[in-house]
Amino acid sequence: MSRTTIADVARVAGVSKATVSRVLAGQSNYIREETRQRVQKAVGELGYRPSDTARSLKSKRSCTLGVVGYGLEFYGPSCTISGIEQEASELGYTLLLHLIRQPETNNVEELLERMQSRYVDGIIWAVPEIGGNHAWLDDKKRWPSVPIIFLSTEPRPDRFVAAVDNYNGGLMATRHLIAQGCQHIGLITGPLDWWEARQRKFGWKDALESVGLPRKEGYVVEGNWSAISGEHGLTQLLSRYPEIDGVFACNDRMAVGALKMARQVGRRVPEDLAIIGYDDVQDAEYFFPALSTMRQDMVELGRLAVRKLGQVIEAKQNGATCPPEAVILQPELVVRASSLLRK
Amino acid sequence: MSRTTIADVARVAGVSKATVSRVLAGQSNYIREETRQRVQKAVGELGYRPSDTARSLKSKRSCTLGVVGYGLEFYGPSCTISGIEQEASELGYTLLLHLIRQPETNNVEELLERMQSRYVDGIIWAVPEIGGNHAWLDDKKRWPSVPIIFLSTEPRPDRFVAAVDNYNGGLMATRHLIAQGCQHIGLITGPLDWWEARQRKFGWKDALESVGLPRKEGYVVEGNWSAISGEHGLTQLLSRYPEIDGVFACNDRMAVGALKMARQVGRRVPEDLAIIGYDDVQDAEYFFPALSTMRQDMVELGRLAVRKLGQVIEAKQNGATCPPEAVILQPELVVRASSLLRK
DNA sequence: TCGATTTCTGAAATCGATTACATTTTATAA
DNA sequence: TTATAAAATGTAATCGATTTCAGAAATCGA
Repeated sequence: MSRTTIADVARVAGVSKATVSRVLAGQSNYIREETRQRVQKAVGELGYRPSDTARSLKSKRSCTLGVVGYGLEFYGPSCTISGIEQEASELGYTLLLHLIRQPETNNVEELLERMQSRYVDGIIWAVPEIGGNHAWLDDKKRWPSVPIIFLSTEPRPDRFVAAVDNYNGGLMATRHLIAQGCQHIGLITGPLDWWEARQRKFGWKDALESVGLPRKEGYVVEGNWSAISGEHGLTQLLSRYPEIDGVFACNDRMAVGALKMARQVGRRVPEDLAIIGYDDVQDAEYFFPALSTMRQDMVELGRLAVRKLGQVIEAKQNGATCPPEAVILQPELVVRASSLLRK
Repeated sequence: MSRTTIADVARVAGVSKATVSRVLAGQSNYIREETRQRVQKAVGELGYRPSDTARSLKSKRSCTLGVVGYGLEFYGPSCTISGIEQEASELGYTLLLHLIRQPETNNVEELLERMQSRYVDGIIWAVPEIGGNHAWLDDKKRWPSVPIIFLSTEPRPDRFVAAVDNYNGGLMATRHLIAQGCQHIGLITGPLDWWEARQRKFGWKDALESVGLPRKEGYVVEGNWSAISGEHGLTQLLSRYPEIDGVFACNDRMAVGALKMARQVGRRVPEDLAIIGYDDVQDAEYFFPALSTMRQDMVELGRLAVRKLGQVIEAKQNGATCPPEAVILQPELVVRASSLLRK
């Protein structure tokens, strides 16, 4: 039993396919009220629903957004995808989802082609910028003709980007520790081939410099975002510089690792050692002590990206152009016990 | 500049569209080697890629799976989607993703129709079974003609289902507490209109009954999966029955809330009170004390579902039928400090 | 060398919509 | 009552592939 088609409806309503199509298109496209009703009735009786596929083929639009994502097992990316879906849904788009396992994708072309061969109206590239994995962005020849927006990547003049201000996040986190009276503030960064990690590190650096606090070489340890790397990171920091009294861990997982290690080596948090993370993962306040952190609204980031992309798509359909733009979201300091005020 | 089409390739190669199509279809479809090469060459030069949309229209296949999901902000569902995508990708499918905000969706038809109008080859319904939100399953008239598999729902004779054995999970968690010497074991359940929550509760109940431990009415508190509800849950349990020395919280978030509350009211965990959660969320071992829990491999669940669905699709294409089946995955006990052995 | 196969290729129909263009019907003005 | 413009509908081409059917070319056995 195959789907009912527009031809079936036309037959039942006693009109041509064109008329059915016009009725369904809405708009006051020169349709007599009486005819409209006959068609509607037939549509209802047959439970007709147009084939989106056929429609896409003809119109070269699909009301679909292609999403290329990474790291869905983690909190941030999940929220981003969720936000993307929410906004897309509200705007009438469906998502074509592709997740990549290796952030250093080299089959970019293949991916873009696949989505375009499905006539997606736009693409959201939600893969963190790591090493040179976004280099293709600078090769104009490789730009797809479909609108595309990049998430969590370094803003580029000619591209649409939506990102959180990681630099400012690092700045704020570190300033908070400073305000709490920390004198020797260590840093556990994410992998430094991540753009976001570097930004947070810059923030930390500038915060220290601006108030003239010490910043020795060994104050920085590079983690890999995992909790265990946070543990190791803290161990290293403390072994090199026992005077360290504050640590900015560049994500909550590493912060939590540091928390555990601090407990293990008998440093009281926050009395001896203030710790702040980054992300504000779910239930961050239930770690012990409750984790201070930088909240970034990844759901909103996803929504923003889709909203922007929607504008670009619409503009394009009207033959207009949107000027490329970077939408930047500010993170927010969340103070909890792990960094709270010593005198 | 529009895409290059099969007609372009045909022209350049000096053959008919049919021939191009045959070459691209692979198989040894009666193509002379010389012709094949001419076509391949043209394909290469033009950078031709067939339109998946046109292809779907004609063939009524799309190499796409529709996914209806829920709760992507949470760990379990995220992993499930990730697993689905992994396996789908390996099997050559792309995903059409739709997330629902209200698990009591009433626009089931609309959703199914939308996916079918895109000729998805199969559908994965990954929405938890809550209240009567799966009642439509029992109405044969509403079954879509496309293969569909349900995740985390109660197995039904005529449907494909993939789920974790929550009953056994509850049983194992509780037995573990018993083995640790707990005599009065309370339960913080998830919302009892969730099928999964009820299953875990049954497991708890049967575990207690099978060894003749007490199971008073007030040993059960209903939470809502959130950490704060775990806090409240524990408060209630202890106020009613101070003798409680073990608690099975039906997810990690509530367990973590209980952990915090226990600390707050001065009950030592695990010495005075053993606590076990459910899910094994990321970094569960970094709570304090490290959280014992039931691990369920949601990634694998997603993969399993896709694998099964793939079989069903293939069978259908060959005119065969797969017998409906429930794929059940076993959870695994993960013992950490929060429930460890007192003598 | 010729007819019978087998291999190879092309023409045209098809999938299910949209839309440009043509045509008919209705309304309006002269 | 016409001529004419506007409204309503239909015809047929189109989107970009696949596939049936039929015809052409190559192969083969006698």
